[in-house]
Amino acid sequence: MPGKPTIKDIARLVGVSHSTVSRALNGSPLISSVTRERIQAIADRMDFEFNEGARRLKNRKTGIIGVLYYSVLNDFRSSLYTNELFRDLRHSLERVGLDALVVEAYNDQSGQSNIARLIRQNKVDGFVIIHPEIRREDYELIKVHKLPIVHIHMISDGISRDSVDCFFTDNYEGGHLAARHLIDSGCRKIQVVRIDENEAEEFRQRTLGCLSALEEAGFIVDVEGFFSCDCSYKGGYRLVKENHIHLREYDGIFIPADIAAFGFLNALKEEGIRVPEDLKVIGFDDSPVGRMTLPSLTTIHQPREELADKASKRIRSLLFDDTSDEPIQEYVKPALVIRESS
Amino acid sequence: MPGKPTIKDIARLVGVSHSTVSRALNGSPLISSVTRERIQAIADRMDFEFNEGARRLKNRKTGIIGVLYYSVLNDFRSSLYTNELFRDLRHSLERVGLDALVVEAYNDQSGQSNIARLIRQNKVDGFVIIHPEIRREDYELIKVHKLPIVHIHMISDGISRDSVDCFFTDNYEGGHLAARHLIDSGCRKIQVVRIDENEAEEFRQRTLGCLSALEEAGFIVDVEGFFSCDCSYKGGYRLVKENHIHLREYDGIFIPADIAAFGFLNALKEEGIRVPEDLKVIGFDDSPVGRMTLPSLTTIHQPREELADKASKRIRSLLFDDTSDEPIQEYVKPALVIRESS
DNA sequence: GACCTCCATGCACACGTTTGCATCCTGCAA
DNA sequence: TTGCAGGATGCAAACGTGTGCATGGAGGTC
Repeated sequence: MPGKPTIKDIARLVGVSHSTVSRALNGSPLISSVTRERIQAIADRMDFEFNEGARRLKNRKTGIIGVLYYSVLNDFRSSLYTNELFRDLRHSLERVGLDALVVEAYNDQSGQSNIARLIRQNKVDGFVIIHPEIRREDYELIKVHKLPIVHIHMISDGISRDSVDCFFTDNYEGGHLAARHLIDSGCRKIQVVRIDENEAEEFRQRTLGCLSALEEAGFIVDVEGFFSCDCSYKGGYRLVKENHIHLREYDGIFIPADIAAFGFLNALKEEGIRVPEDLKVIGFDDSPVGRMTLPSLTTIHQPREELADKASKRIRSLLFDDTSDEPIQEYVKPALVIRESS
Repeated sequence: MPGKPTIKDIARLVGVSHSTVSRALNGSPLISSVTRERIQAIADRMDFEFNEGARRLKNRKTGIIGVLYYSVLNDFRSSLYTNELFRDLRHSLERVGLDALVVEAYNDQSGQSNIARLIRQNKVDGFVIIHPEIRREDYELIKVHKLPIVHIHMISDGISRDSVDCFFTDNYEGGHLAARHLIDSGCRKIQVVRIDENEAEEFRQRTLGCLSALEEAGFIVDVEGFFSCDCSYKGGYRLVKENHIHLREYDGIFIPADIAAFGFLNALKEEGIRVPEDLKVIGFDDSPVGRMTLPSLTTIHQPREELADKASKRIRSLLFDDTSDEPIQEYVKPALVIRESS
């Protein structure tokens, strides 16, 4: 009565041994369906939950997932969105009984990767990789130790997508949505900004999706004339400062990263270009700060919660179920969020 | 050899029983100091760490601390700073082997507080309270179940500070610093904004500290003439829109909450009031977005890491050490951060 | 020397779970 | 009838730690 119910309590009530309860609740095929259902019913009624401590002890697991994630906020580069993504990931992991541990994939002072240390000390059961700056040797090390890996958001060059578990935003579709929205809002001269972040595939997909929508609508696209900037607040800011005369020729612009769009908006204000009257602006990511800018930012929502959810469930499954090890790849659909800037 | 070392491994090496190792490493007074040191030396050499799973199992603890925290970002009210604080708290808790669980202190649909549920289901070992919207009955419930509580950042009305464990920023000192800085920067007509957030004590202290510095410097302070706004982006924004003529009389202003200062800065830009040339602005909190505004915001840094650290260590100690239960109150010093707005 | 005290240490069990192995039962073939 | 197969379930040990109780030894007193 005092404290949480255990499998033994359930066993007593059902009239079976606690082994049977354990197997039933873990989906073992050894248990007959009628017994399983009786057990499940009682467990539900009592709000039964496994004692994670005991489970981890017995399974020799820590319940901790290392998350490789570029968390440095100092320069406000691309970290705005990944911060949010990490938050959602953390919540999803919690929901499946796991904890997240931030991993800085860099050498510490000793010159040794702390990924090696984490593995050596059995600190983590597996990894979720958000940002791609992981060194080849660390990656191999994880593989050698047979720890599961799930990728979200980006993927390192040189790793074949088909051979790993990964969940991504459909960036192409997102770019397409963005262009469609500008067209539907009446824009006739649309500009696309190219993000020069190591030629990252995700940004390229956004631009390509955008172009396809423009072409479908019969727009003539001057690919050579594209602006470009890096994925940062200052990148967007400078873009305006260096091109503001040229910018007045356009009535709509797609900036495939919110963080750059923020700098862009602020610079426009300083130049006296009105948004959305003179120029409609749409970003990409749906960073929460987008609600706070003036005007607030129309953008493409990345399905963070969904990505986080899928990744969490997948890694849980890789850890506990001995299913076939066929890797899974999945693209998740983004969504348009209309605010004041368009 | 394979896997992490356990207390039994250490026991074998030292030539004692694992009980002795357990006691030694937990600081039990039963162990002689010479034995303790031998054990400690070996433990250090092997990078020994306790198996948290086993520990939690044995101690009937979950290792999870419920954090009451107003996490809703929708309206961007005061949540900007508390979000950062929570992040730091999470990291500190991790460092002492604990996990944080966000607790929304509101009734869920059933009308029942989920604090009651968490306690009933033994989901948490204790609470850290960041924001003060906790209902009397929930508070009593925690007390009745003898779960430890540590307060940071704010405290509910009707709870006596002396009777609880709490760690706060020295808000008075912070306000003092802010005013000193404006004076030292050459301001001669300084305005102070009062934040009307339920007359919260923390804001009042900031204002008071500011006033004392002004008076010390021989300024004549027109308390009646103070502006006031609520603790939100829009609050600061409106403040300008409704008082911009009046504002031109001043050359320095202290806005005791960054979030309001952000709205304030944006509105100033629209009104053509230059910062810092016409008006120097200083905020309070050191929210990270302050680096991103134009101009970036001079502010008072709240010692979040330190508050988080102290709170984490304290709750750990309340959980595991059976020290005397004298509650601890501590005020931590803030620091001035100079950026472009002053 | 016998007795007692006090301090340091060991023994053994418990925490809740998983799992290899043993056991039991039912049904079917010989 | 016996034997056997196979499915369902129970038994018991193990994971690493904490702790009440027993034990052993050193030192002191009479």
